[in-house]
Amino acid sequence: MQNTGDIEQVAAGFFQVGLYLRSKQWRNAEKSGLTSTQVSILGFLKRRGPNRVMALARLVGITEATASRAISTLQRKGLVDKSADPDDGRATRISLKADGVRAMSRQSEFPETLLAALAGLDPAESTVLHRVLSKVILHLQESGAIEPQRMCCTCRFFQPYVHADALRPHHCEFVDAPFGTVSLRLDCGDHIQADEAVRTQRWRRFLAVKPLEQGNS
Amino acid sequence: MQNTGDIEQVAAGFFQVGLYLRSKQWRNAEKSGLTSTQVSILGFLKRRGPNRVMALARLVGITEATASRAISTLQRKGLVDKSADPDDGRATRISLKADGVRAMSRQSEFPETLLAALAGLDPAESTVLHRVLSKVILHLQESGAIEPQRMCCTCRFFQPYVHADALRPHHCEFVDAPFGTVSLRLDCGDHIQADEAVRTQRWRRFLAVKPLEQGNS
DNA sequence: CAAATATATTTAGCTGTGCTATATATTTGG
DNA sequence: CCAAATATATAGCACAGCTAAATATATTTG
Repeated sequence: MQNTGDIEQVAAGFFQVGLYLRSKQWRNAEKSGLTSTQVSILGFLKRRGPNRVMALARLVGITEATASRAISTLQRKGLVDKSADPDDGRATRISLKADGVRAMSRQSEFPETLLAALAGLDPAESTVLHRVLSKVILHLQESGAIEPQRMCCTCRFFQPYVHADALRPHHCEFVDAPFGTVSLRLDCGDHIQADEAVRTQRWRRFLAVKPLEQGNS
Repeated sequence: MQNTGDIEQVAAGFFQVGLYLRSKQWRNAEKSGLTSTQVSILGFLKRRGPNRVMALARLVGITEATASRAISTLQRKGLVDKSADPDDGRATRISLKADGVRAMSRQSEFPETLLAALAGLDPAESTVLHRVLSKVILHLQESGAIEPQRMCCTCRFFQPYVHADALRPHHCEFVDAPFGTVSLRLDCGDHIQADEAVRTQRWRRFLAVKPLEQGNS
């Protein structure tokens, strides 16, 4: 294994990228007049459809009070709509308005420089990076540090390493097709959470394959 | 190469980790009322020693005005000291006070949950992650998106892949010792920037070795 | 069924970030 | 020596983030 200093270096690396994401998003905000929190909320609405205030707060990792106010600001800007939740009179249903959709398509949720940097990666590196991010996010998730994401790793349709094809070793039962590690979804619209036991078993199978044993994609 | 959707997934992964890093929860849990900006400033002071307001602002990626105020807050809390810069009467020298050092050593600059997640990585994965983070950060740096960091990749003492030992292929001329990819520094105290030409040439040599060809560490 | 409790959202009050614009020193250059 | 550049600080604005408390609706319980 590696020593603590090495791990700190890696954490520092994540932190660097994090610093960038924070500042860049604020800079993007000048164009659209949106803050990073607002962009995050719009992003989740775009990917997940209408949602309650509470759900959005948990996804973004802020309190409901803060989310409530940010959403009110978005409403004032005409980007989202509030409507009564049909299932619960206490709840509010937040949905994207046309202007909100337009605001989100005008600019990527992620800064272009980061996308460019990632696009320049070697496919084999992307594969490992995907595995690593999956592992890290799953760990954060299971520690309760972040809200569960709709990732392949926890999906009932996910069958890791069932194909001989090194390019597409995994199988998605939802679309009934094989796919590669670089295509692992971290937020998939078709995700359905698997039982704990199934999750654990599949995750073990996923981890059992050493990163360097799998083929490049 | 991979398609845009896959890259977005990876970006989303970074974003998830970024959301977590930015969220105040981990700070509240293990800390004494410091904001992430304040922790970042203290972290740079700890790793780089006394610094000017302007330098800190650039490192953290905020304006000097914001840095100035954050530093004043830290001073009020008794964690840093302001003194006149001997070389420049306009400048202020910010240094850590004993309480500041204590505050930074009491807990890691990075949340433990992230460190734990990273510690659980396979050594081969760590190696690739190190390469990837180096590449991404270098890209962000050269695009002017973030301030140049003191990383091995741009250091005059760095000699990539000069040893046969798969565990320690690189050489640091400063300490005159071989070291492995997972030990690549992203912020090294002994860093001295190399000339552009030298940097480019070494970086090419570094990239020429495919990630999967290098040994585990 | 009414009362107690739990849940979803909002509001108020606070600290602090982050910005721009401006003020105040202090170099530095012509 | 004086104008331009530089380093910092301050003021004013919008907003994030928190906790605590208010409000309205659901759910549970006696």
